[in-house]
Order: sequence, then structure tokens, then C-alpha cells
Amino acid sequence: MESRKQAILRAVVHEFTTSAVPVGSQALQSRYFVNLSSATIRSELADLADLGYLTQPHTSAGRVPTDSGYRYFVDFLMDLEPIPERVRAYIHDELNTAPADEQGMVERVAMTLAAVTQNASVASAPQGSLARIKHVDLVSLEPKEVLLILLLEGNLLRQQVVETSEGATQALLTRLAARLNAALSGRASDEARRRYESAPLGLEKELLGRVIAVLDVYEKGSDNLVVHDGVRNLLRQPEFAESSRVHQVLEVLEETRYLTVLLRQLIGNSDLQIVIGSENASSQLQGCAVVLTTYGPSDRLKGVLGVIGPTRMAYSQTVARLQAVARSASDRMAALGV
Amino acid sequence: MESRKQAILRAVVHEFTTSAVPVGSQALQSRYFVNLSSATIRSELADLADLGYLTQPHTSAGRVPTDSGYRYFVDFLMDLEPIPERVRAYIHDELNTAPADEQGMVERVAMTLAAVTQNASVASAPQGSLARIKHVDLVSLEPKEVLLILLLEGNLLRQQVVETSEGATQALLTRLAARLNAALSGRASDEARRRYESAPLGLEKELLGRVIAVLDVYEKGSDNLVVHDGVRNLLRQPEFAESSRVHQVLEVLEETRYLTVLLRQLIGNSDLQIVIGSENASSQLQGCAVVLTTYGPSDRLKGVLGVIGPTRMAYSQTVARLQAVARSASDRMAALGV
DNA sequence: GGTCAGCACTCTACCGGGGAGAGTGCTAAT
DNA sequence: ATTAGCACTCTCCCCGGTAGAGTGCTGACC
Repeated sequence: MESRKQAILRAVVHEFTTSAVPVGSQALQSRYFVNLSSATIRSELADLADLGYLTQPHTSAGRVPTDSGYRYFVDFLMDLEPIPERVRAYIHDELNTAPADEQGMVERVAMTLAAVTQNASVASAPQGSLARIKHVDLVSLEPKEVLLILLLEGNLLRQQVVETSEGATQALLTRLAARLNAALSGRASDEARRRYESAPLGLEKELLGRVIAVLDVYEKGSDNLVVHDGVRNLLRQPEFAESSRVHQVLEVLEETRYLTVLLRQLIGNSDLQIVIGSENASSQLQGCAVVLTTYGPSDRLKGVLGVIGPTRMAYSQTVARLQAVARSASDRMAALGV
Repeated sequence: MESRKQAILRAVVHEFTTSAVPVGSQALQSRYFVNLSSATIRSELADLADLGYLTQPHTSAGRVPTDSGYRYFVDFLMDLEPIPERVRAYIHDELNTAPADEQGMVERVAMTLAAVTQNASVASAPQGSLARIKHVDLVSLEPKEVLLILLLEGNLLRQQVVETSEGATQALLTRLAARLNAALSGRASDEARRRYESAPLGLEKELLGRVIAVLDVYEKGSDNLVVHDGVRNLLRQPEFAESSRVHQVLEVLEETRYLTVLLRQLIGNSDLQIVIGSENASSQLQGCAVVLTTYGPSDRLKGVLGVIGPTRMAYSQTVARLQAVARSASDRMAALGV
């Protein structure tokens, strides 16, 4: 595309994302292209409309980017907006005072992301395909009930109440835990599976079985924590003035299974993904754009982080800040998770 | 108040909560009081309006209950609506398949409550004033970094990364954990405080100090988990058609500190509290009603459970179902928490 | 061929008037 | 105390007319 057309498309996107009002040739002329006439701009706009990048709400209105218009902008025209020092400091502070536990951390990440992008955010807890076990603990609850506590890499705690076939004193459980720790701690989950195969029948095998069950759930990600925040930010945008639009977005966010699907989209893809309007699989997200990236304490442990807003979103700002949050969060988790 | 006035007020509340349309004398006459004339009903309505229980959106519209009207209804006229067997079964199923950990449980409770009341829900994790310690564990992370894991009654896990002044091997930490368990497990938090006072300087005292810090945070409730769900249900109601109303509610729900204040209101009060419209401390909840109760595995461990909806809420249904959810959740937690 | 001024055209948003409908309060009779 | 009848009030909705914004097109200019 000729560079002037590109410049005009960029200007339309920029103008529309800030004003939310369809942009006309005069506005463009006075604010962006003082040495072009509005007639020339009009003919360029008409061309861009023919190419499918712009559309008009009605005949005598200004132009609005289409989903493909935004796509072209994002793919070819966007350059990341620098992040103000204040925002950078805010991100840093919020994440470095975040709680060390999984849930507190993920919630803080989502909160921070929503605040700095002024959109809705989602975050899923980091998760790896072959979990490493750091520590195992067994606590006697009732004669035949044991609480199994598992500490995984990333300092993730998992607990499960186990009904055992034979009773066990705390003293016995403590010895058993010591044995399990000697065998498993610092090892990956496959070691637990190996030991389970070769273990003789008895309490130890029983408990190893439950350890494996917990690891399975974790590795399949079926208990994966997903949080969202910042829906209130969306309500400031005119596209969510009628609450039916909010309703659709909230259905996606509050129904965790939808969200999980959404986040799975990222797996196996590049580290930054932008899904615009009709590109969304879910029909409820028409008119919305989703910007996704990954984060986590290490290469093997990754969660997904995303921003959800109207397609009329300040993409260059959103992407920059999303990446900054992802980086800060990853750093912080790496420092904690060891 | 004469019983006929009461009957009419009850009818107005019932009619308005189901139809959301101001109710007129004719509608009342044909649906509730066939052997009274509409003129008689009109004069009763006028009386009820004088008493402050009803109001009209405009001169020639039907009547709508005021906040005091709802208050009178709730205090004197409401009788709990029986819960259909299907709903009862749903509650039971959802809560009995809930995860055993704190966060999973609280989220499931909020989700269930939102589903059966068709309103927004909030739930805070149960919390006690004098925590009982079930188990302590110490895991070596780096030479001078220890992960402290604390299991409290209700099977609540708390973790904290502790920087120690002296390095310690895992073997030493394991022995230390055994000592701490012997001293603390089964005891309440004051025992930890006593031992801290009398402990000689050193790693043990250092760690005891962190145990106490964790207990403090827990007992002050400042890390108290609060979740909400079901905002999408509100959007089906006409009072939330303009999204500015949703915005106000979401600000309360997403700003956890507001929510914490809201839930604190219940402490020291009766086990069922209904806050209607202007009775709300927060101005953002004008037009909303909040119904609150407590739940938890034991008398000492209580969380707050609440329903948030428009003042035009089916109070008798909401209260009945809220209490049913609270009871089922409490039972389930008692069975798990031991 | 690109650029541009001028102009007719189109469509929305807004305003005010008028009629239908719902529901009231009042009055007078029972 | 209850009720039928009636005038009154207010909203909602439809309608037409207008101002304004922005377009597309045409013809001239470089």
C-alpha cells in the first residue's frame, strides 16, 4: 500500500481510538494533513473503504476502521508507545509487593494489568507440562484420613484429603513423608510415576497414587486458576453503553470454561497474539479485541495474560503495557519461585 | 397497620418484583382483590403512599415500593419461599463436588449462590479470631531462604518465603519443623506467641516470629479472600439497562477494600442481615439491596455470604436460597475441615 | 494523473406538537 | 366505608421539519 494511504489509515485508527467518533476528511486534514486538501483525503478514504479497511456507520458519517483495518494497523503500522515512568514504577511496585502465593500473585497481576491498560484483564496461573516436586508433607486428620500437601516448583501448594485404607499415626506419616521427600524432592513428576509402579502394595503406594493424581490434575491444567479484573473499565467506553454488550463479555469472563478455551488459543503460538473482533472464535466477543501474551517464572512454567477491550483499543499502548506487566511479573516470580 | 393495607403492600411488592412495572389499582384488583373495587384500592394506595411505603414515578403512573416499603415487607410480611427440589439438589451437588481447598471452595460457593438466586453474589473465606495450628513445615529454598508452610484449622494453607539470618540445611529445617509441630500442632495461636517470648535467640525464634506474623495477618483478616460472581445476572434486570448502574456496582465488587467493609457490617449482628437501598453506607449501592448471612465449618470459623441485586428483588426467595447455600456449604466444610 | 474547490445530496440527531393510553384523585351516591 | 363516574395529568410514541456533518462527483488546474 502506498505510504500516504498507510499514513491516513494510521491517522484514522489513532483518531478513532481516542475520540470514539467516526472521523471525517476535515478532521484529518486539520489535525494530521494540513498541506493536503480534504477532497484528496476523501478520495483516499474512499480507496481505503474499497480495500475493506474502513467503513461508514451511514452514508454521511465519517470513517471507522473495520476489523481488517485494525488488523492491518496492528500488523504493519503500529509502533509501541513508550511507557511513562510513573506507569512503569506503578507496575513495578504492585508486582513486587504481591503476595508470594499462587492465587495472590495471579490476582495482583490481573489487577495491575487492568489498571495500567484501563481495560478488562485475564490471567491464568503458570503451569508446566512436567511438574517438579519440591516437597511432600503428610498430616493426619482422622484415623483413616490424611491431608497430602505437595509443594511444586513455583512454590505452588496443592492439597488433597486422602482416605486411606489403613489408619496411620502422625509419627508414621512423618516418617513416610521423609521417605517420599528423599525420593521425590527436586525430581520431576515422572519419577513419582516410576516409583509408584515399583512400589509394593501398602500405604506408601496408596499415597504415591494420590500424589500422581494431584500432579495429573495440575499438568492437565484442569484446576488451572483463571482470574479476571477491570470489567468496570470497559463500562467507561461508549461501546458498552447498552448493557447487553457488557453482558456478553461478562458471560465469557465469568464462565471460566470459555476463558480457558480462549487462553488455550495461545498455546503453540507466538508470544504475542492479538485477536480482533470477528477473528474471535466466540460470538460473544464480536466488537472486542483480545491481546494475549505469556508470563511465568521460567521457560517451562507459563501462564497466559490478556487484555480484553473494544476493538477500538489503543493497541500500541496496550501491547507495550501488557508486555511490561508480563516481564515484571515473570521477573518477580522467578525471584520468588527459585 | 390494618391487615388489608398489609395485604395490599404485599401484593404491590410481589407484583413489582416480578413485573418491574409500576403497579396500578386495576392490576391489583383483577389479580389479587377481585371483590374490592379499584377505587377502594386507590384510596388504600394513597394511604400507603402517605405512610411512605409507596411512591409513584410520576403522577399518572402506578405505585412502586419505597426503600421503607421493602423494609416493612421484609420485616413483617415476608415468608420464606419453599425451595424446589431441583434447586436444592443443585446446591447439594455443586457444594459436595467443590474442591477441598479454601479458594476453590469459596469460589464454588459464590458461583452456586449466584446461580440459584440469579443475582450477584459475594463470599469471604471463613476466618476465626484465634487460629488453631494443625501443622508446620519448613522447606529449604536457597541457603538463606526458607519456605514456611502453615496448615491452620479448616485445612487452610498459608505460605511465606522467609529470609533467615543464618543458613540451614533441609535436615536441620526438618528437625526444627518437628520441634515446632510438637509444640504447636493442635494448639491455638496464643501458644505460638508464648513460645516466641520465651525462645532463646536463634533460627527457631526467628521462624516462630514469622509464624506469628502469618497468624496475625490471618486473624486480622487482612489477607481475607473475597470473591464475587454473577454480575451477568444483574444485567438481565431493567434497572441495569444503562450501564452506569452496573458500573457503580462493579466498582464496589471489584474494589476489594469496599467489599471488605461491606462484609464487616455483618460482624456482631444477627445471622441474617438485609440492607436495602439508601440503608447502604456506600452511595454506589443506591437502588441495590444486599442480603447477608454467615457460614463456615464451625462456630468459631465464619465467613460472610451475600447476595447483591436491585432493591426490586425477590426477597423471600433470595433469603431462603441464601440460607440453604450457607447451610450446605457449612456442612460440607465441617465434613472436610475436621 | 494527481490535486483541489465547489456543490448537490444523503443521512442522523434533535426539537416540538399531537394523540393515545394508563392511572390517578376527587366527588357524589349508596 | 365503599364505589361508580369523570376530569385531569403525565408519559410514551409517532411524525414532520430542520440544522449540521460529511460524502461523492464534477470540472478546472498544474
